[in-house]
Amino acid sequence: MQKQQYLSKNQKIVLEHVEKANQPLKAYSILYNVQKKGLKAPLQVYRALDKLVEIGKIHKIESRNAFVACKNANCVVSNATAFSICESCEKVTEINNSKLSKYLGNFEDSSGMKYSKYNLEFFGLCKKCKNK
Amino acid sequence: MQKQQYLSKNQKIVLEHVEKANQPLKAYSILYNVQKKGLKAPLQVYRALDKLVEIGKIHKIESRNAFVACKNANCVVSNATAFSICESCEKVTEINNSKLSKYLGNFEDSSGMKYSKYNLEFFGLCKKCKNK
DNA sequence: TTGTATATTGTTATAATATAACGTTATGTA
DNA sequence: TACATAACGTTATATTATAACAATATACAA
Repeated sequence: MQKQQYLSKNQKIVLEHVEKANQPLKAYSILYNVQKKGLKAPLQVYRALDKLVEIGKIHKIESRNAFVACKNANCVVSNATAFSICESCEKVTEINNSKLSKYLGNFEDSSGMKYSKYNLEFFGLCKKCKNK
Repeated sequence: MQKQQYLSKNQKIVLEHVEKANQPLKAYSILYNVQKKGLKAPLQVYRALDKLVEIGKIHKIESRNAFVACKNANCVVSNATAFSICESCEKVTEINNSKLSKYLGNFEDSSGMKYSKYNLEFFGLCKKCKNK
């Protein structure tokens, strides 16, 4: 069987919902909102999310247990993710900085371990919240 | 009231247990193992962990929902953490690389956001697992 | 040393997040 | 067609984490 080319029904439903949001969504909030479309159980959402994360269409914000759609045109860097998170309003933005990704993509430490993947989360106050 | 100088009873118990482990521990595994010392409920463990994370004695491995003791002598960089995680044996190591921490500590992107904290998790295969 | 504020504790209940296990249906391709 | 893999649907349950409340301990200023 070929590597999957098209998204399945549930995967499409979940992805469309997450893409419409402009903030990270929790799995159970997704579930609640796609129930009208036929997804009734947590597992249906989690399975779709798992696959979408695997192929890079969606990223998980680990510190928040939440999911955002990838904003990078073609999601080529799904194994190399960086986010900025405002600790006040919880706004999350995917960082797309070629210098940073180059630096981290080539990073090696003394352990002899070669890294195939990374996830970086920056925290602080966004412009708006800083000026309050 | 002064900034806390000494750890409380529960905080000491939890920290000592986490420090003895050479791998990240789950909260409920900690709970199970400190029950003989009087901590009976999850909240007692979570509260101690929260405080210990706050003061930098313990770090949370977000992608694993697990906790490790800080290995940096004086835990000065508790708001700037980096870990390597082997996806096969789950061994986790805290990365202590001044170039990396300098680079990330000074990182600014175009959003105008200044970061006060970051957490970075690298994934790959450790030396041992790579040679299998 | 007494009052006051804050931190920590103990406890029960419950919320939120995620997966196991089972059988079925769909899809790609040899 | 037959086979393998992926996705689906469903029920139950595991795992992770917090709410809410009352009590006790600690630091320090008046």
